[in-house]
Amino acid sequence: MVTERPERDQADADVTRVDSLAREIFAGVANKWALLLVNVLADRTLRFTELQREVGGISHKMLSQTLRHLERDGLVDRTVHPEVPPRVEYRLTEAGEALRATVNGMCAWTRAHLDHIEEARRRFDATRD
Amino acid sequence: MVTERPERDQADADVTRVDSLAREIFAGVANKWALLLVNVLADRTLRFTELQREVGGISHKMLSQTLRHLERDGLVDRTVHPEVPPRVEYRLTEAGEALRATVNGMCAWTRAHLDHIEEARRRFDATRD
DNA sequence: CTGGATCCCTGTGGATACTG
DNA sequence: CAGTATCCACAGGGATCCAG
Repeated sequence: MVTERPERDQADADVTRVDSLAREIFAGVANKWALLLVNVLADRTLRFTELQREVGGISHKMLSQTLRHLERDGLVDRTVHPEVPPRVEYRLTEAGEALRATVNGMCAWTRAHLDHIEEARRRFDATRD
Repeated sequence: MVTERPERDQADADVTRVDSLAREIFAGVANKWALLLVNVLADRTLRFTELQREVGGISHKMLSQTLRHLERDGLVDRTVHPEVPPRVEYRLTEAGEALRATVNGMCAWTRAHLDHIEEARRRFDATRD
């Protein structure tokens, strides 16, 4: 784990900076559905309906919307098979897989701190009655 | 439990699963402002106003709201100095720093793929006259 | 300076129906 | 099956004012 303290490099600022392209892309990717989709697509190919089932709780609309966004940014490849009934398959691109690595980190983090967070919430809420 | 795909490790499913605590926490953390705040607090202590300046574009309300959320989940420590005028300092806890590591990954990813994404968007938009 | 409370508007996102 | 389109409710989030 990276605990050492580099003088804050310019790189961070680039992403944090308002109105920059980096900031816009970061914001676009830093949302629940996008991250869950990327996570669920871990090096496998899934169809529209399968995705909806895998990512529980996502609406039809949000799925198609988020997928188009990911596709536009080149994180997801969309392959249409000219059949009847139609079959469309989604899979992560190189860039998508790279992002998934860090998303995986967030999932691991969530799991690892579940108890800690639950406890923290209890303490916090206790001091507010 | 629940996953009809044994080959995918259970760990991922835990976070993806709807209605689970993990999912709720993941969703809470997977948002623009929370991640930007965690990122900007990289092992240093900042005050309310400083935070607002560092994270450009965040409103007063969202800052205080997100900070309270992070504090409740035990990701941020809030220290009030009994002075006049009041001084309140925020810094990441252990858990917060751990999360920041992965957020850092997302920032790095964003920077690394800026050109790739810009290009992908151009191509995508081109096919949508 | 810190931050709560309010007003208010826009965008997000759900449900449903309709095409290919 | 794979979407797109429409309607609509509600919450996210900005601006402002107030208080400790």
